[in-house]
Amino acid sequence: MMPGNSEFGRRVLAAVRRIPAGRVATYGDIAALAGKPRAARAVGNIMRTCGEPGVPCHRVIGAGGSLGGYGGNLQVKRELLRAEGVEVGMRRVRGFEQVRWRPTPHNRRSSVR
DNA sequence: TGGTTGACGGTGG
DNA sequence: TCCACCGCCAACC
Repeated sequence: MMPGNSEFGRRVLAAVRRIPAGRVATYGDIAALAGKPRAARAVGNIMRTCGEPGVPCHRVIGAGGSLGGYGGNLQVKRELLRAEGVEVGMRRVRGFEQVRWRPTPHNRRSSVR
């Protein structure tokens, strides 16, 4: 049932958990963080079955800022994002590139490169 | 073991 | 800008 049992699955959930409020990430981004940049589709599948608290699956959207899906409750997903300060249009997130979450690198020789 | 499904992504028309 | 087709992957039957 829960795909989170797999290595890939748990990594995906972990990545999604790391997304801070007010920020969003694409399925592809999560997939990349999980180690498989081409597994965006698989990530969507995992999100679909995810039912775990602490996993802000509503912060995961499609590439280009498309809302993606939310188990038929897309409206809810939209409101949730707005509540966090994310401007969401009818079909796309406004300023997507600006609210897009950037994973924090572990070691950075300089804060700014 | 094999085929189908699906909260995707990118390209082309 | 929107829609259709193809390619990728993990879960399900």
